[in-house]
Amino acid sequence: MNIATWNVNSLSVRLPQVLDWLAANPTDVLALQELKLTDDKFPVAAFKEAGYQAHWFGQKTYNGVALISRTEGVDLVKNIPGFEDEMSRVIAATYGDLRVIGAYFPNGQAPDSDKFAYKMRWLDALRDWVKDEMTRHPNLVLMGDYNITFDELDMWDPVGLKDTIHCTVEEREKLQALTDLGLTDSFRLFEQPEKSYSWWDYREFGFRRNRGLRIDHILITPALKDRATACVIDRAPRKNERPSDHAPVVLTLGD
DNA sequence: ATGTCACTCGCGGAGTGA
Repeated sequence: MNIATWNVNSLSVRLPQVLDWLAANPTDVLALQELKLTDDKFPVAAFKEAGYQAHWFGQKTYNGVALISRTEGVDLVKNIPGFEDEMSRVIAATYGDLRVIGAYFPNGQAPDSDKFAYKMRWLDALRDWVKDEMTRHPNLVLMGDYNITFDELDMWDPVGLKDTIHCTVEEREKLQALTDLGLTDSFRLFEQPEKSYSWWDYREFGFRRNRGLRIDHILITPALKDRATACVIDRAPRKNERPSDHAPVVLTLGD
């Protein structure tokens, strides 16, 4: 089965691309981030017509997340329980014995900003909740736009971008707190092309020059690690006429 | 190059966020 995550940077704009991509890449569960639309504007009919179910958690202008799936999910959770948040960033559901959490992590703006402090608090709350979820769900996927790189391999310019947003020690410590729960970065389980990134700035011909970051991740529990057979970043949609700045990341699981 | 894109408010284009 295929599990995927994609920050679409406005689902209204990118819906045709998402439907095209699903038609070409049959996917069991696709997590979307940055819907940038309210719940009443979610294109549920278009997904239904394409043979997909959906759960969504929208917000005006900013954020917004969804899970698109072949079968309907149960035990739906929106945002991090117990963590007060005005922003729609997390959606979780269970498909068979698979627990899926889709998340749009805070950007953080700059290391000395209020938004960075919020990012740190949010990451602490996420860790505590995911730890709890893992006690109930041995087969768990935590995927989305993390807005954090793991290391220099995930950066097009490790020297110039050292300690900048998405690449600070503080953010990486919080990311490690997630992997310390026993979660694995599925992308690095497999041999990957050099300079693999999942996001490229729209400016400065970032994609064409492959000046990107790998900030979209699929983390998995040990039971799923045993089933993982591939994880790839699909750069094809980034070559579309009006692309998202992110590319989808796809994990393949065997039985 | 402060370089692009998507959104809001509200009807032109500045302001915000990424």
